[in-house]
Amino acid sequence: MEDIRVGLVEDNMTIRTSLKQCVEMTPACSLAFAAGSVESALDVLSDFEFAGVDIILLDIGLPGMSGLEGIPHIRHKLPDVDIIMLTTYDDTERIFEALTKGARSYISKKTSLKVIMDAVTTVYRGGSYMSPSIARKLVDHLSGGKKKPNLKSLSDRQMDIVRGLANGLSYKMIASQLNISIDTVRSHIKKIYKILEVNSKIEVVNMFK
Amino acid sequence: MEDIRVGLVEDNMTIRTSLKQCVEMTPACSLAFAAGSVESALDVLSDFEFAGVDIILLDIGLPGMSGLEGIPHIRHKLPDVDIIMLTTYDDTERIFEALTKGARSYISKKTSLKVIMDAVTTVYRGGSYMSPSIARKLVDHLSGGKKKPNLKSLSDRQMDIVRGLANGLSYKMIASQLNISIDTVRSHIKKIYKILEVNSKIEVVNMFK
DNA sequence: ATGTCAATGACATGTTCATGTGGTTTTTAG
DNA sequence: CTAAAAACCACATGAACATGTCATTGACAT
Repeated sequence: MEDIRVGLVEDNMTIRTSLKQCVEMTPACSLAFAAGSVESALDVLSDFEFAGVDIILLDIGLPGMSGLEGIPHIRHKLPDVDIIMLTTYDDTERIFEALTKGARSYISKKTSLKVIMDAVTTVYRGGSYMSPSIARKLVDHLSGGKKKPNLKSLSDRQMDIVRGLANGLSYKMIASQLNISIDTVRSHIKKIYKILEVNSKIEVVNMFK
Repeated sequence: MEDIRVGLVEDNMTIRTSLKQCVEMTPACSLAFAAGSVESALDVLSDFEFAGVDIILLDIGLPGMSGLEGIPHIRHKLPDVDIIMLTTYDDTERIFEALTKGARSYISKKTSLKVIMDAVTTVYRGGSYMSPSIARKLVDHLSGGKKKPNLKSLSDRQMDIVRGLANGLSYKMIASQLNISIDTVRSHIKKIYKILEVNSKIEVVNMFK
């Protein structure tokens, strides 16, 4: 029988209590700790020999250090713990920040307790659960973020130049790489700048990265 | 009562038949079409006045044009259709390619028919469903892909400078933006170069983008 | 055939950058 | 309190870059 040790970091007592009860009522889970802030959670985790935590449900809106700020601290102390963000905020910025900082899942607080516990076991088994609306934001970001409209109007040769710039090469290096004169590189870049309406290498690179 | 019109593109007859039955047995759904390849699906979609499709379940391993290649074609004809990839492949490359090309969800074929149909309604309502293992790969990619080990050793002020560089600003512009002398900007950048072991603006920008 | 356009190249001028070697003043940590 | 770290500033030099104008070639379309 698996025993998933779950930690809670949530300042709202009402929610914390119901989560606590829910964890204790789930056969596969047991409560490792319940804290009201990242600071006190870190205390619990370091003070004495700790039994271990598999999953931490972490709120974002916490007094003191925010959940977002807390992620690296927790992961530093417990590199193997899986963090599930449990929050009312669903703006793309926060979602991405949490996930890039190492959270495994991001769940809306509106989600039913049952689904939250399902997410816990899912994450414990090496998966990840996303609320549909969160998942959609992720997906939209992927499909929307990859567009590079201006770039389409560059010729093949111009793209060669851009690739060189993107790799941090100097004009001279691009010239020798493409076996052309440095003045030709200049000519190309002048045209590229006009097409893309920019006036520095970095802006060009930014445009297609 | 909502009526979600579902299209199928799947060459394996066995799977296609069971999906077809499943769609027809779901009250909220009806079958818009069932094709064995992207090519024939596109035919169906363009030949005559078509009733409309809300969701397309799209296989990747198709004869002729692959599902991946098919995504842009389908979206070109039906910009508002939501595409759900339904596939046995779960490598990160394919997942990302599908999602960046505009697929809304990516589901393993091992998933039960019930969950697949749940995903259809979820997507129809503006969400996105990911198999836990797929979601995990996405998340891992985010947290793994965004690592910038060298950058951590930069001070706040140095980060201000880096942000300026990343936005394509010149030293002069950074200086006025931060209300410091251009020589101070130079000093900072010299240190940044040493810390990051690079020697051009572009390499710095590349490092944290 | 003729004109447009991409690719090539040269020359010139002023600007910005990379890099060095000095400093001073805050902040921060021991 | 003191030493180190971070932030601030100045001056100097050669390299790289941004930008302009002009010219040649070959491909492709009208």
